[in-house]
Amino acid sequence: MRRGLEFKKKARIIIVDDNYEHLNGVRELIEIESDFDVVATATSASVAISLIKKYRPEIVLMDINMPEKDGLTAIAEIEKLDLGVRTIALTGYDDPDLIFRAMKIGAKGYILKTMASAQLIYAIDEVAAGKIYLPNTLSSRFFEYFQKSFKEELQSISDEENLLNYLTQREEEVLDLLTQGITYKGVAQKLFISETTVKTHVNNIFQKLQVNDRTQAVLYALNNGFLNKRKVKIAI
Amino acid sequence: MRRGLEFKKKARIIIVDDNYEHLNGVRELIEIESDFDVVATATSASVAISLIKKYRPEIVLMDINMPEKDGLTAIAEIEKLDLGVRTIALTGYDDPDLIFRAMKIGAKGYILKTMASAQLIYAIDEVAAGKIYLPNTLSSRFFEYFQKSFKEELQSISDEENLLNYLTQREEEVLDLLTQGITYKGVAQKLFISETTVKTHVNNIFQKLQVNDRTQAVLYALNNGFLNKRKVKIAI
DNA sequence: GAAGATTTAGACCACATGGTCAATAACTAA
DNA sequence: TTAGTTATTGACCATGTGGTCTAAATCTTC
Repeated sequence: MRRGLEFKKKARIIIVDDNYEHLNGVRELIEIESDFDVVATATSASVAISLIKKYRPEIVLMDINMPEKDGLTAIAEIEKLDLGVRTIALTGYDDPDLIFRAMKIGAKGYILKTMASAQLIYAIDEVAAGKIYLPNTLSSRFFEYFQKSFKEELQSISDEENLLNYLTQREEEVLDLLTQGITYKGVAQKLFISETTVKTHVNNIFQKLQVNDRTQAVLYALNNGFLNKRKVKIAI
Repeated sequence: MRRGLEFKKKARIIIVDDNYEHLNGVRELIEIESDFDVVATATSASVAISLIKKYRPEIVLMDINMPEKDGLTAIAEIEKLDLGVRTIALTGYDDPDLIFRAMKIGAKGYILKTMASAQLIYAIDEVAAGKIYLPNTLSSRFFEYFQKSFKEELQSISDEENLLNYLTQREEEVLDLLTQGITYKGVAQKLFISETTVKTHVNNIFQKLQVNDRTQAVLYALNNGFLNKRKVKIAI
């Protein structure tokens, strides 16, 4: 255990949990089973934030399920401070949406309260060593959720129902400029054609996309992967 | 090993790799070290796809680094077929961008060629059992990349430089309706105020966002996290 | 209670936008 | 070669949009 940390100074930890009993349980566990240094504890997110500013710990163990200011928002705030503090989310639920949001806002680890104590120590070890750690079961859940959301996104885009596919090349060029907030006059200049021509194209675009004005056209384009079309093709 | 699969039928596998030697290496490995059934192999992505349609394997081992049609595009196509085929990416590089893109398009696992053979078998086991599997080292890389991209996205948004923050509540409501492509008249009806009032609000919005028309305003709103604001506040 | 911000509203004007009809040139594809 | 699609342009008109100025009612905040 504690691989590669033998010669480093002990990682300093702050524990945040509104459940006082559980807070002390975790504290004792860490003090007995590891040689990390619990420098402070808090039972609310707002107190935690000021303690973090004061003590500048390496690690924060943050309970996610708290009243008033919830743990996720707290993690987001801590990340925003940009103090290099690494936060591990601690919760009773393995809800993939929770896991996803936690990782999204910058949590460096996510541990269930029901997991073995060794797992917690190991997670802290890893995170203290600069890694991001998710237990296999949770990372599996995360990826399922991650892929599901992307799949839905792709499906909604690459449909044959996508009216954008009916646009001609020139119309796409015009729409592209519209999605940059350019006027008739501007488009005409950029494409070296008359303003009237642009209007014709724009009207045809409206017909094909079944909308009444540029704003709706731009929104349709954006919501149906107009920009992505190129990006996805090139980037995937 | 092979936990929980004792009574299921052997998973059928197709291996795809343009390197013939490596292909056979992997094949032998699987045939010797596991009891999976390698039903076919292919040295190109296009051949692989037709084989997959024919054999309907449970698992596909796909080399990512291939000429012509590359492995990632192939995985995307396989996913689009929606045959329930589960693909594991196989490559020499642990480039986080590659890992990210592979998982994004639906790969159920990602293994390095340099990894121990036991690791490969284990990965197939897990994926065959319906899980998504990434070795810890790779999942760590994935998450770093994942968080970095989100951090950049958030930073560009949550700036104090975000002109959206200067909008009053009412102006936000109006802008919200504009981002749905609604006209003056429509907004007036929705908010139970006169059209003139809407125009006043809209003009103020333009001033504050430093734009000249609704399209630009909508684009500014969308590019600077206007929709996210609520979602993030409420949903995170 | 006074100062300030916010929300409401009208009037007036210039111009951008959207709708429709017609017509030519060019480049496919049958 | 012919029919069809695409790209181009003009004219005309109704209306939506954006700019500016003024002003009252309401709500905060000190």
